[in-house]
Amino acid sequence: MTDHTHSLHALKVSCSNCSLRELCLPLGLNRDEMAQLDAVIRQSRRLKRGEYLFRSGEGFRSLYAVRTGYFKTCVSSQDGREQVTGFHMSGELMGLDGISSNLHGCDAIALEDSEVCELPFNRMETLGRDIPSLQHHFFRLMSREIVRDQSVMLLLGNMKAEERLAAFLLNLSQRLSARGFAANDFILRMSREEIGSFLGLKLETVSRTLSKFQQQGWLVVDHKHIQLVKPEELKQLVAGCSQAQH
Amino acid sequence: MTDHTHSLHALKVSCSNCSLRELCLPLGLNRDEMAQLDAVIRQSRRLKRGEYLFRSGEGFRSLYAVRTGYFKTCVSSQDGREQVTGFHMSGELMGLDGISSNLHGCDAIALEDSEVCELPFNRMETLGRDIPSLQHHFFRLMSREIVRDQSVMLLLGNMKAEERLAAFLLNLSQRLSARGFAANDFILRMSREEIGSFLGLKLETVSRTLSKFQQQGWLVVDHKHIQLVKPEELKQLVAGCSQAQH
DNA sequence: GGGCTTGCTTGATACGCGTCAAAGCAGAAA
DNA sequence: TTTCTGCTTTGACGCGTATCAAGCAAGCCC
Repeated sequence: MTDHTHSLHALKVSCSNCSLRELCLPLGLNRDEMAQLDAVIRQSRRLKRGEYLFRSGEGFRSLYAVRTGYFKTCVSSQDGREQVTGFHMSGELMGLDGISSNLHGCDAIALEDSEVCELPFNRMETLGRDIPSLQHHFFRLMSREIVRDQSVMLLLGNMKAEERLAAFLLNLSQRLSARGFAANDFILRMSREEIGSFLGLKLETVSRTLSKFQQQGWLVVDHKHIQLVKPEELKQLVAGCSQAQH
Repeated sequence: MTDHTHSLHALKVSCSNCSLRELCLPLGLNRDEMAQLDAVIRQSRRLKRGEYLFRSGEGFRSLYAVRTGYFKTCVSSQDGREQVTGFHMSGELMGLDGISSNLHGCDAIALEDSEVCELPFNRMETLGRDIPSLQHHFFRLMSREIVRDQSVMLLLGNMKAEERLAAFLLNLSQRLSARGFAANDFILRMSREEIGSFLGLKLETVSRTLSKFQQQGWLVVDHKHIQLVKPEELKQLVAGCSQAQH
């Protein structure tokens, strides 16, 4: 491994499990383009658990891609209610909401010791003009975020507590398995309160619903350790209320 | 007026109130760039009330900008629950969620006789490489959509029925007044059920809450005609739960 | 170890909104 | 005009989740 630990190129090679695969692999860049990209990516930044990557209202300069670790993003109302807008694991991008106003629109907080790549947006934008596939990739990433937000709206607007939690667990399971981790045996990185905030529920409801799932034998809860015993049952629960496929 | 009624350029000149102002004005394009843009914009399309502009699952080719009229976009679950994800008036863009998968991710339906401009995405993307301010503008538009979605999440996740409806009415009021219409006297283009779907409420709750506001003398409801009598009271209601400004 | 903090679980109760039902009203069609 | 149809309003009631409160387990510092 070279000293280019901060480059996407190096990441692609060095870090097959926890890397920016989704961010860099589908591009199909040639060697020269890859070098250009490398030149723009800033050294990665490490954060301790609980540390803010950025705060709502701060000046926006860069997007951040999670290399390792786990983040939440959230918006706060004036009277202090907090809405978690997403949980982000390796390969996922944060900060897209800052482009519109040149100010970050949410807080990003590490849920465990983490590492991110900084992508200075201006330079990525410029680079996009020279590398069409890069430009297209950024449009796709932003669009994917919009699609994700729409499905969260469906969840918050239409689903009951059990459906929300089942959808949440299955989504987590699917993302973890896409990264090479076990799909049915994982550790929750966030508290019950943070799950509740994301799902529009109170922490007690999250706790009760997990207990209910456990009583039915669908999963085993041991604090933050979750084992999905009958994921099919959870899938059936969300089947009706999840977004229709066409 | 020329026969270029389909061009953004023409719109800019011809249609100061109901146009794509937000879409085209901030660009600061020169005459040549404007001509390039004109060449890409397709003839505008007219839709009758209730007609679909596109459907979830259809192939994605173009974005659509509302010239006149009014649209809703919505996603549906397999068992038929419908979540309205937004209402769109003149100058606003629809279809951004289709970029990620090359399939439209929601339905777009005209709520009254309407007219849209079709923007073929591939050609806009190509043009963006030659006109940096255009590229940047598209990034900003997509980011703005993400910011909007986040505030909807805050609404659906944290607010009570009264707060949701007040926030909805004030948002509508603000957007109308930005387009030169009266801020405190307007016609709702959508049904109670559609408002409810957007706000995560049932139509009866929407109706009851409107009645409650009327009883308190904050507004006058006459079917679809709304007059805000004391908008300050509504503002105070949402002040605490709206997103904090930094 | 003892005492503290923090996060989680569980129960009892309250309340907001959903559900069901009936009736009113306006616009479209005949 | 009359009838029909879709949308809205309003009331009564019930369910689901929030709220309040108590107790428990794990981790941490003294």
